Amino acid sequence: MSTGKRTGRPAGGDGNNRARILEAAREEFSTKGFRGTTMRSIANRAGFDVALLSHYFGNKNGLFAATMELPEGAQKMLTEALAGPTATQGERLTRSYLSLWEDAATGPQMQILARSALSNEAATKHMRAVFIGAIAGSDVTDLLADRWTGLALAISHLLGVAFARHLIHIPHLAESDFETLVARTAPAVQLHLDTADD
Amino acid sequence: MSTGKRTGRPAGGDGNNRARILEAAREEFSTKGFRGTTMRSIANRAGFDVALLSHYFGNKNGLFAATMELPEGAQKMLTEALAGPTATQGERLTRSYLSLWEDAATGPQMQILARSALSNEAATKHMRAVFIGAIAGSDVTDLLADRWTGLALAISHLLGVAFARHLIHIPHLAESDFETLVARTAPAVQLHLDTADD
DNA sequence: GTCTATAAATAGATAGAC
DNA sequence: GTCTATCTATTTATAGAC
Repeated sequence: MSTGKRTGRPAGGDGNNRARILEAAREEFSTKGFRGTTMRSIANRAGFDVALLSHYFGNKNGLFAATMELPEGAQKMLTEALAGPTATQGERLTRSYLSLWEDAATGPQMQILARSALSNEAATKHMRAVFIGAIAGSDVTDLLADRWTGLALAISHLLGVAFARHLIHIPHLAESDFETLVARTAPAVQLHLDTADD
Repeated sequence: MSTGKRTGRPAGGDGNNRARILEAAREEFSTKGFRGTTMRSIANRAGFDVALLSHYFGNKNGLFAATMELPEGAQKMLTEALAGPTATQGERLTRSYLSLWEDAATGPQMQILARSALSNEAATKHMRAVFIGAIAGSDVTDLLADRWTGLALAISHLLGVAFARHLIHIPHLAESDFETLVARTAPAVQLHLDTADD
């Protein structure tokens, strides 16, 4: 026996157990924050033993860092939104930013970032980077030379809307459909992007 | 002995030890969130023993609830800001809301609310209440009959700006002085308040 | 690769002395 | 009113069996 071909699910790591743990971790972190989630609750949700998490990610911090990583292109998406015609910058930035929160693939990470940025020093730094750094380091720098404050205000607005919709669940924002949300938010964002510093 | 008049600081609670504990608790909660702060760290900061906190506030939740309470008139201030002439509603709302964060007396509570609203169910409810309820229940209801979405967006914006300035410390917003911040933010807020639903 | 067992630290809460 | 001492529960992390 045991020389025959193996059947069913591979015994050992079939390669995506790691991914399953990550997914479970994201769900926990995104709803309860860093301190609020325990290794056990993650392991439980993923259907593995606690010890396995340490085995894969070293410790809680390592696992947390892994969950915070945004998919390739998420940041790029924001910078590209700014690259087009200035008249519709606001609408494009609004749409791309808010869709990061809407999308099932990136939404949890945004929530993790948001929730833990407020109770975890490392996450705060990371958020600041995603927030501004992604754009500051790009080739739209010229385009925004005298509009940094406006850009900061624009993104602050989008952050606030995302918080209100996805985290605090403010009545009129939580239920509205995505397109009307974009339509209502974009003009204010555009206004900020149109305003030069001092 | 011991019949003479007592001197120096009264042995027992001189009445404001409770207040000192509350203040220490606010500082801890406002920087580390609910789960992130320990009874011990609060006691330490206040210069008392841990056991005293339970003695005064029952348990951690009781202490937390006590720290969340906003001073009288804080909510009233927001509703009053909306009551005046519509043309300058945006500026008044912006100024009063952001000053809640700026003020040394109310700032910590706002930070507590914000930080813990994202990792504590009770705090989320409380924040939703402060956020909307305070206004919804007031006598400006008529004034805003068809502008609830706009109001929600306006406050979301202010929330985002406050987060960016006080919590995440985004460059151009964290350092700017209060008046310019108000001047730059208010137009977008006004825009939202001017927009009727559908 | 996965789990059992357990170490070691830290938390919230209480009883009781002064 | 305040502190000492301690209980109990929970958590992260690791060592090692299978």
